[in-house]
This record gives sequence, C-alpha cells and structure tokens, in this order.
Amino acid sequence: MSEHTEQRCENCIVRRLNTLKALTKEELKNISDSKETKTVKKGDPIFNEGDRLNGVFCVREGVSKLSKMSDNGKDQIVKLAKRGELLGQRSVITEQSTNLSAVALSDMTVCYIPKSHLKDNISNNIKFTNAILQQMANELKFADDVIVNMAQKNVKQRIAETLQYLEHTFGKDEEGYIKMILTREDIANVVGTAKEACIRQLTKFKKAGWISTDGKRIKIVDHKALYNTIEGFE
Amino acid sequence: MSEHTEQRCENCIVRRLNTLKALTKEELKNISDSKETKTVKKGDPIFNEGDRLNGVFCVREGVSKLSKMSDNGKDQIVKLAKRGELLGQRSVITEQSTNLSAVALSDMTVCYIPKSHLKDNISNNIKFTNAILQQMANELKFADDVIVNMAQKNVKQRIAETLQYLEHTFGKDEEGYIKMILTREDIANVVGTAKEACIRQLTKFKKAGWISTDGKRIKIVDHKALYNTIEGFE
DNA sequence: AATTCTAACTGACAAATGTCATCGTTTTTA
DNA sequence: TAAAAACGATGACATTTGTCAGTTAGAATT
Repeated sequence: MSEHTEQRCENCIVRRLNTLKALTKEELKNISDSKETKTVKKGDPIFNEGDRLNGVFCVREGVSKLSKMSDNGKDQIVKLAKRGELLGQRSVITEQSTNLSAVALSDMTVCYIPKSHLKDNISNNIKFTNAILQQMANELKFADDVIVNMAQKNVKQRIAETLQYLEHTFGKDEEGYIKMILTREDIANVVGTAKEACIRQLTKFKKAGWISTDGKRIKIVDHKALYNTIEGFE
Repeated sequence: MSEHTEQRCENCIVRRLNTLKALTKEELKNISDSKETKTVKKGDPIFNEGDRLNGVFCVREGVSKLSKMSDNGKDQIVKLAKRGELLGQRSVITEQSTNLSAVALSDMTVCYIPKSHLKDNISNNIKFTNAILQQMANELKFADDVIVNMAQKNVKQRIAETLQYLEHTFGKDEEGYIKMILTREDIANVVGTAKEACIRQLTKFKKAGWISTDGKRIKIVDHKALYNTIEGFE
C-alpha cells in the first residue's frame, strides 16, 4: 500500500476534466495500475516533434506548451495544456509520430498512460470513444477559429485576444494579474509575430491604460477596450 | 425500381473515400433509403455559418469551399472539399450549429444523409466510430500545420504553398494546368491576404518563369523553385 | 452586336510588421 | 555572491502588406 489514494486514477480529480471520465471504475483501475507519475521541471521537454509516443500524458499539475518549429526558426505555440488535458492523444489514435513538441512552462506533474490500455478501451468502450470524438470535434472547431484569426486579424488584435484568452483560461490572482506568466517571446510565439512587435504592442496597451504590468505579470484593466480591439471596432 | 444502382450508397464509389466505408452493406442500405441526392449550382450555398444541420452532405461530384466570414468582412476559406468528403460531420457529432459556410465552387452533386441514421451507427458500430476518429485526428494534425503556416510564413510562401496544394489535390489537365479553377480572390481567401497582393505575387511568379497562366488557369512550371520558396530557401 | 458586369491587373501610397543593434534589468547558474 | 545568460525595452530602418483608385479584358446578358 505505498500509493496514496489520490494517486490512483479512479480517485484523481483531474480525470473529471477529460475523456477518461467516460471510463468505468474498473477500466480506470487497470489504467492506474500501469500508469507512471512523473515530475517535469519548468523548461524541460515532455516530448519532441517527431517522437513516437507509446502513450499519453495526463496533466495533473502545471502548464505545458505544444509548439511546432517553423522553417524560419520560430517556435509556433499551437496550444497551452493545463490540468486535466491529455497530451499525445492524437498520435496514439493515428499511430503516427507526433507533430508537436511539448515543453513545461512551469513545474509539472504528469501521468504517463501506456497506449495499449487506451487502445483496448477505444475498441471496446463506445462511451469512451464517443467522448474522444466529441472532444476532437470541438478542438477542430477551435482550430478553424484560430486559422481565421491568424489569417484575418492583425498583430494588435491577436495580442489583445491572447491576453483575453489567458485570463479566461488561467484566471487572475488576488491582485488581478493573469495567473499564467509567459515570457514576451512566448506570447509572441502564440500570436505568431516577432517578440519586438509583441513588446511594443503591450507597451501601447499599457500607455492607453488598457493593461498594467509588473515584470512579466500582466493585468487587464480595461476589458471592454481590449474586446473592441479584438472585434475590430476601432 | 426507379433508382439506378449507382445511386445506392452501397454501390457508390464515393463511399470508398470516406468514413462510410466502415459501415456494413446492411447499414449502408438503410442510409441509402433515407438519403436525398441534390444538385447544387456553382456559386450556390449548401449551408451557411450558424445553420443547424440535421445531416451531413456527401460530395459526389464537384468542389465546395468551406469558409468563415471574418469581422473585417473577408471570407476566409478553411478547406476545399471534393468528391468523397463529408460536409457537416462535426456539427452532427457535437450537435452544435455549424461554424462554417459551404458554397459550391463548381456545379455539384451531393447526397444528404439525415443525422439520425448516422447517430445510430456512431453509437453502435465501433468500427465506424473509429474511422471517424482517425479522420478527425488527421484533420486536426493538418489544422495545426495550417496554423503554423499562417502564423510563420509570408504571403509569397503561402501562395506558393497553395498552388502546390491545389495541383497535388486536384491534379493537372493534359496541358499541365491545375485542374481546379479559382478566382484570384478565392486564392487570396485561402491564403488569407488581399486579392491585390495575391495578383501581384502571381505576376511575380509568372515573370520569374515559375508558373504560367491562361486566364484563370494556372500551370506550375518550376516546381523546385516554388518548393524552395515555401521552405524559405531564398 | 451592344451593353453590363465581374474579375484581372497596375500604380501610388500608407500602415503594419520584421530585422538588427543596443542597453539596462532580472534571473539563473557556477 | 559574482558571473553569465536570458529577458524586456527601445530606436532605426527595410520590407511586406493593405487600401484606394482607376484601367483593361473577358464573360454574361439583353
């Protein structure tokens, strides 16, 4: 009895947040027996573009960026994954090597679940398969929106939108600062622009009184102004 | 016996190209009995952004663009769907209204399949559900690539890539012209730029001898040069 | 065949963005 | 704690892209 009960998947709160919630207690027990909990330090990779994954990583604590190196040497961040999200799900489904890298943006705890156990459940538990289907359909819709934004919005709008997204996704601390600290370069890599352009735009927002900063920390002061910018109401 | 046999799903060649191939002959017969074949004229909509879809459209002949209107009034084309592709699959899965519009780029024949029949199969036939899962996982991967390209590549590179994509996807006629004719504006809407910028870039490619044109028709002459441009080898 | 309409194309200019260089500050590491 | 590395910030400038205005060519309609 060396494991605490909360280290068992069937008791893990995180599971409620992802597709694993569609599994029965019995199935979760099987998965839990084969899973492996790992800690990952800020800045360390969880996996790299091109890796063949033999399982998925369930994020228990911390945040990871999923990014892809572009030909011009910039690292485009496609997604930020937090508590409850499963990394590598797609690669396991398609049996292809992953097209993204995952790097920890903070110290993390992740559970590694070997794919054999998932595969069994995908083949047998239609409820589980359906949950994954729902999730992927939603991700696909979200991806369409990102494509449209990338193509049609300018850097100013995309930065405003990213700030709004970060606050919405990660919340605020007691002082109102966004509870997710990214470097300016990482923000630029989400937005798809140069870090200088990103810094300059943040400075403009600051001067306009729409945001305030303290070191890397950012606080949205005027939500409405940011919203209007995003929507293109100048 | 009013229908020709090729109008029955179970005999339709198109089915081999999409997830319906995972259905049994019996299931296909049921679907075929409830499907409705429609013709759509070039320029006509199949459905509009925000519509609630009560079924999917299987493209039997012709090409449709799937696009989304952006706030600045531009119509971003997210996907071109040809023979064999299913439109509206995601909306049916998530039960949400569609986030994209579908408009015919050529005269089309599409089969409308009411969702009730698909839903039944999704719940009961794990092979079918898995096929959809595979397909969505691949689409998601493709979407990631598009996001990275949109964010990191310039207009010149994206136009070059679009030409390559069009030739690869739709093939060439006897004279070597791409067998898919888009207006310059539609090309611009795939690339996510203004039509003037698109036209100018095509002119440059033409002057460099990398492509040649005849009216709207485009022929890639120097594949290698285009490829180098896409990859950023100047 | 004349007219109308749409799309292709071009020029001129403004605005947005990328690149390079530099410097002070903060964070990390030895 | 000192040194090194990473990061934030800003200026200067080149390049890319968007916008507006207008002309030409071809297709569709009458």
